[in-house]
Amino acid sequence: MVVDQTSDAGVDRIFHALADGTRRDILAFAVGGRYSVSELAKRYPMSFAAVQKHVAVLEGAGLITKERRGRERLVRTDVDTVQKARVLLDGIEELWRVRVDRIDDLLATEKRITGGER
Amino acid sequence: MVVDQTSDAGVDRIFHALADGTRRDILAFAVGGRYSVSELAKRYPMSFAAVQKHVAVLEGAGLITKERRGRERLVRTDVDTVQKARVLLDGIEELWRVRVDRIDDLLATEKRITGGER
DNA sequence: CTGATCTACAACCATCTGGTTGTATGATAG
DNA sequence: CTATCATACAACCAGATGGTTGTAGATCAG
Repeated sequence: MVVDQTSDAGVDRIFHALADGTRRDILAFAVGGRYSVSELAKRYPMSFAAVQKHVAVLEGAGLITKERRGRERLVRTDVDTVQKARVLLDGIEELWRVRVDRIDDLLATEKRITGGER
Repeated sequence: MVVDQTSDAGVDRIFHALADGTRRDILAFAVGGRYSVSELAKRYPMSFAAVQKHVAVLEGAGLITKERRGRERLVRTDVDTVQKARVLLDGIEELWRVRVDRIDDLLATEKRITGGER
């Protein structure tokens, strides 16, 4: 499946996929290697089909890729997409730092105009 | 409202709140200062009540805080919670780096055992 | 070939989501 | 006091979500 992660809808899909504990666990687990859907399903107290759906959501968001090996589908975390989400959050934090710097500048300017304290 | 962002449910709430373009926009906008809900609502093509709900979701996730000023409620982004989400994604990327390093080690060991190429 | 395993997918269901409108309350302006 | 503004919240609705069971196709083991 080809996935667009750059559009707004793509970002929606990424964060929505991350908004579930089971999916975050699959993501963190499958970053350590390749696992079949069955192997993943054994780790959770729900049906195979439910895990399969979670995997589909992760794949739809581009957070994992599937590779065929015989009758199995090996799941692997796509760290690039995780990074994409992380960078978006970095951007917000950066906006905040810029704002704080700007406030510091204003305060400094104010000080100069009023003569400062020395 | 007091919010738990550390539990699994708390993390769910954070990422779910981030999985909507309007909410991400509010978050990025309100990192630049304090804005009343009405001021925020003017920026989006939907009812005041709809924006109010988005703000409530962000507040429930701990991504914003509200401060009372007269009849207004001033919304401000809580960068600490944004950072918390970012750190979680950092963790996954870190797992990946650890794994890659381990593979490199294995390959290096393999080389030594088989004699390597020099 | 036959049976077992892995995956895919449809149908169903309760609950949640994201929007709407309408009503109520509190604070400000005149 | 009255009217207006900012907010809160309930009720409602269509569609999505997260689980279930059941069925069917592909591949592997013997």
